[in-house]
Amino acid sequence: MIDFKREIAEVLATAVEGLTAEEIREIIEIPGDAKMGDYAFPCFRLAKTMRKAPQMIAASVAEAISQNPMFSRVEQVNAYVNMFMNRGEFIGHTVAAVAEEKDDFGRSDLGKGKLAIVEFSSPNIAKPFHIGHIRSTVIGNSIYKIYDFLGYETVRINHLGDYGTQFGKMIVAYRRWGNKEDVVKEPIKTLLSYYVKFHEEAENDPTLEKEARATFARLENGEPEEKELWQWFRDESLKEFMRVYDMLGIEFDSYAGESFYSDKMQRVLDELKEKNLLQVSEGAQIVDLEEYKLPPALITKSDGSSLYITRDIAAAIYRKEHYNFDKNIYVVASQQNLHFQQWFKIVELLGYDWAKDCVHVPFGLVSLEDGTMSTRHGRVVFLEDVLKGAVEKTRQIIHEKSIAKGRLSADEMEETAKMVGIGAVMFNELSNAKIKDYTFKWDKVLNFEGETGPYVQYTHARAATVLRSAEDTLAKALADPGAINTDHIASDSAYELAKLIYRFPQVVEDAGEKYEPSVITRHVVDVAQGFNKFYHDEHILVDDEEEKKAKLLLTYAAKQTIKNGLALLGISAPERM
RNA sequence: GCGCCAUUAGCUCAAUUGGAUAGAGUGUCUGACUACGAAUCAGAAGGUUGGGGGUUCGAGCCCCUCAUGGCGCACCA
Repeated sequence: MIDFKREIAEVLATAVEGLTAEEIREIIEIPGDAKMGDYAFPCFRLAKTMRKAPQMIAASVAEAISQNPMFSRVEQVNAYVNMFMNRGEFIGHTVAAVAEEKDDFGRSDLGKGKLAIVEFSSPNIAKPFHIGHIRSTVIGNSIYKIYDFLGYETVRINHLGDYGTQFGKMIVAYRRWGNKEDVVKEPIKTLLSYYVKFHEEAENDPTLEKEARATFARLENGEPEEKELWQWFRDESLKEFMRVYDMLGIEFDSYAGESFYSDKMQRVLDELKEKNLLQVSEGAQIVDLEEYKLPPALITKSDGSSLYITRDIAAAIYRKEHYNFDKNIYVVASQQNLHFQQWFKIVELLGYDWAKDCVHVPFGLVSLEDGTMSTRHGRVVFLEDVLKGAVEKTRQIIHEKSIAKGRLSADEMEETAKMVGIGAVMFNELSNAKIKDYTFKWDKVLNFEGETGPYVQYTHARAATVLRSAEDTLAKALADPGAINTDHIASDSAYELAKLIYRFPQVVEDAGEKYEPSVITRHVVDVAQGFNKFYHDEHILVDDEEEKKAKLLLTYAAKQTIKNGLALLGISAPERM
């Protein structure tokens, strides 16, 4: 793709004193109101160096570049130089780029030769996969896809919560009150009930806690009986998690959870000692971080056992040595902000320069209308139920609309209902800046109108239908995309759409830089809105073959951009719905 | 008590990283299916950007301060 901003900057550089083209490029902006121009150059900061009023500078710059063939019109308004592009070249170039790159439109080689690890989802074994887990899972998945698209080699890690005293408790509870069939039938719910019962009983029987710690110690020492039970719990839980991941279309490259690092922590302790970072305080070992305005980090408990900060450090060292990452991304709730700050600092103090490559990507809290989620109190919404509910609602709508109108056969319904229903939930999750807290509401998730996943998918399906009904003409247009007559797609609504499509690769880059999938979500909505407006303003399947070719190519480009955007969110784009 | 984050239209959120008259969706009201899909589109109404100071040509965005809400701050993860 041509970088039009850069081209404009180079033209401006000939008319401006004291700034390089690169600096000018940074200053050029896109006016909020398209009536003011396609690009604008504010001249305020030139006033000092050029020692003239900014309006005067703008006027002379506008005058100097007005004859350049790149522009159809150049205006000076106050201190701004407003530039209107010659639409033909811009539209033709954009549409041709999409036609050539197709599924790769927006892809870049920014991360070529680099490796990015994305750790996300990471549920706790034997606990329910609830609506709160959707955030790390869906956001992390999208960040992985974005980095992949930016050319990075990627590794997806599900850092399962599969270790700790809780498993001692679980084993004790299972031995006292459990039975095998129940666990096999409904692993999570059954195991959770044991866990809850353990806590109830432990209130009256303090020996239980002691027994649990001893049992966990046996597990840590690799006693076969405990190991076998633990492995079994883990396998059964994972089976259930996999069902949700399959529904979401999410995969991982590694399920190395906390247990995987249990034998890699001693080394961290040794290194901390070696660097004189450990201090004893109230019987526990800590790293004092006061110098860095952070509270002390607790490394080992007073009974000598380890804590998860040590596991995280061990995991990071392992990942550096095993994968040699250039970026190590953790998609973990904002509650853990301090935890990450502390251990990133400790890794730095250990002398590892790759500490700077570790990134915590935080996100806000999900609560329910009746308060914070609480598994123990039954205040929990299972993710699987939400996904199933969304699919069910989609089935109803498909009956009303698509089947009744003959768009879809009954056979196609199930697959489409999944695409749209689950897409709706994921899209909703990825719509807002991830740092925002939100309250889960069924009617919000099940709203399919306005800025929603189904709206975008609908737009995609609608464009697909148009293209399908003129396949021959489209094939000709795609065979030689440079040959279309852009005059037919130079109207305001067509041009606005082309501008949105053109911007897509930059949007992907921004999303990657900010670790913020919602940037893409919003842009995809913009493209859909732009296409719908174009669709309503103009008739695409006209008789004139040349005009039809041009309009189909723009439709194709819009559809492809929506598809690529949705793909980066982990959402599929149906041809019909 | 200390630290981090949030606060923008009735509601849910944007705002190209300091730029022009702060924009969408939703809800309310109004209009458009005999041209390619009404899960759509067009229009109306809706704002002292939590309050107060400051920085400058210019602040929703930066600084100070206060308020409200959320999260965190030593043996859970």
